[in-house]
Amino acid sequence: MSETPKRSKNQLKSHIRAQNQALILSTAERVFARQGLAKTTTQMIANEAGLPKANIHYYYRSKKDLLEAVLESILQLWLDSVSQFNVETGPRHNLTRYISEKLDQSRLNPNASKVFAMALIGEEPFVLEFLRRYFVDELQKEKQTIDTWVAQGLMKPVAVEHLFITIWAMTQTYADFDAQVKILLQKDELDESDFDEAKQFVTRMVLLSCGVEEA
Amino acid sequence: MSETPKRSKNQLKSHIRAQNQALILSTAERVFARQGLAKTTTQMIANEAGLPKANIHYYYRSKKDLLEAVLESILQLWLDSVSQFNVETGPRHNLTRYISEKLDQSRLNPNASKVFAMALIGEEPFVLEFLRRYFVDELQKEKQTIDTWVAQGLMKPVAVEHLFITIWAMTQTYADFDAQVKILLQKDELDESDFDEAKQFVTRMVLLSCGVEEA
DNA sequence: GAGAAAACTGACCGATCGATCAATATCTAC
DNA sequence: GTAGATATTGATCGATCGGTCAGTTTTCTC
Repeated sequence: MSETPKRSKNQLKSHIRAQNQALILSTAERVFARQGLAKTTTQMIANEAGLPKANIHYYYRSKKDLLEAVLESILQLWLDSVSQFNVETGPRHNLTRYISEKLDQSRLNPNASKVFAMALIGEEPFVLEFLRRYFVDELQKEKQTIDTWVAQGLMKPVAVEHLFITIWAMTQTYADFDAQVKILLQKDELDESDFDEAKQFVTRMVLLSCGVEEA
Repeated sequence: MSETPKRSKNQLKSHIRAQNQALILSTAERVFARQGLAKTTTQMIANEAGLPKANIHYYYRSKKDLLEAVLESILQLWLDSVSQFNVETGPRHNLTRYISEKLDQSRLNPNASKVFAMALIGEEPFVLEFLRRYFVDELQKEKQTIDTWVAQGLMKPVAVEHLFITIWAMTQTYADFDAQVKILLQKDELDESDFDEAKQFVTRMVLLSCGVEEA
């Protein structure tokens, strides 16, 4: 976040600030995901973080500021994950890895996915702006990579936008709508084996549609 | 709703009640979808329906009652749509029809999909109970139908639960997250041709994964 | 350890919203 | 037409919530 000037011990310029901001941010992400954006009160976040409400407002002026801070940390994480497509290792490896990684994210951090989903459905300007600013260009890079693979005969031509839209839909549905998935699979909780089945299923679907043979 | 006793003209027992409830219900669905559940105030619904707020509460005791009424009408519509699988016309026709129908629903009534999505993410007990009560059994019927097709050699065996989870995810993403889709497709509005491309893409994916040749 | 900066917090405020209610009006059955 | 049922609505209440602020405590700097 900030440069680290010469300093005794291991304290940043304002270690208290950094520490409390991090605590509030992670707590807020959890509560936002559980309660929804509008239903979440600053009091809930304060209680769960073990701080007085006024202290929350000391670090984040408004509830909207706090929400945007949470969203930014989520979106940055996701952007990093998309940008790891590597043209040299070919479509099978990259698509398999990406789907696996997205489903791991859904399993390990469903809250983040839900916060993003709710903000997107609600068309929060902050999220739309972030997508416009960063994801559109990123998708162009993946499009070029896939074009290269097609030219090399490694896969069939596909509608890249729809490919990513459907991959995101399929992988995130296991986080966003996990309540529905649990009901349909008749399970109280989804375990790693459920996500492994989902990985297999989604990966097979995607590879087939790209004309890539499975391993 | 109620039985129709012998009556002059074409009026039900309480035509005023039925009329106003219908007006409030359709207005509420629209506003809930636009504003989100918690952000929607009864005043907004009242304004948009052209009624005083107290009149809304005369027909629906609480905001929660109204939300549940809206959700029930949405879920009933969807349940009807799932239950049209017909074993006699084979997998290709049925899967193609179902995906087309789901994407038509996403295009023509994105609001309904969004209301459901938000309620599901928020794990509204009413929605979960409805899914448990009706959709689980319905899915069993589709499972049997598909088993029959597999036995007839019309398609490969698939994980039916994951098949429907992913079909729902892919088709509803074009309604729920249309804002994201618009940004990635660089369009101000999604038109029928965008949905036709989505239909083609999703249908091809699903049919390939089921081992069904395309038409 | 003194002075300044940063952090903390209880108490409070204004606005909003769901819900109620008493009144009045309208409709229906006979 | 009249009595009872049904429908309508302005006014208002109580609760909740985001946000503020003044006063205090803690931490940092020299």
